[in-house]
Amino acid sequence: MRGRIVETEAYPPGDASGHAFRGQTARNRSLFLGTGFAYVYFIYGTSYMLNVTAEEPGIGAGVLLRAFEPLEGIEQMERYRKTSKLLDLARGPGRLATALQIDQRLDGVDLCTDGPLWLGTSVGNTALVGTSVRIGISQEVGRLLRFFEIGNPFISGPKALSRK
DNA sequence: AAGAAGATTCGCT
DNA sequence: GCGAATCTTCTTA
Repeated sequence: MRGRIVETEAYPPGDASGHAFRGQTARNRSLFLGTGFAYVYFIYGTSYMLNVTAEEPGIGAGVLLRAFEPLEGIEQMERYRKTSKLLDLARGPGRLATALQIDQRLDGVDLCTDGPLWLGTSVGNTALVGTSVRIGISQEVGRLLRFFEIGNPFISGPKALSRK
């Protein structure tokens, strides 16, 4: 399966809304591995979330992947998601993880080498990138750390947050 | 040991 | 738009 990442949120060092804020624990240890690893966790009893770690080893920080534009393996994603609506396959962080069948087994995987999950290079023409506040958090609410491709239909969240 | 909150989704109105 | 589902982790006693 393959696709384009079209929406992300940053959780930088020292951010009170980030899982690394209170230091390393059994759950968030992958966040401290260094740049380019997967941090996968389970939340709300229903959803897995995928982050890409984003700092040097020992510093906890990551980027949440919130939406994905499916390009290849769409039939497989439809099976995992139990829907055939293309726009709903990976629109939202929990859906993205479900579509790619991502769970705790992929926690800590190196995304920059060959393996079950990896990051490729940019595909196609990238439109302008907009910013907004992050979705679903209650700390550091005002920071403009959500990023999305303007106009892309595969983006999650309220429409008002995806205009610019 | 118990309780609350959480980087959400789905179904129903 | 609203509330339930569902479970892990951290906080507080």
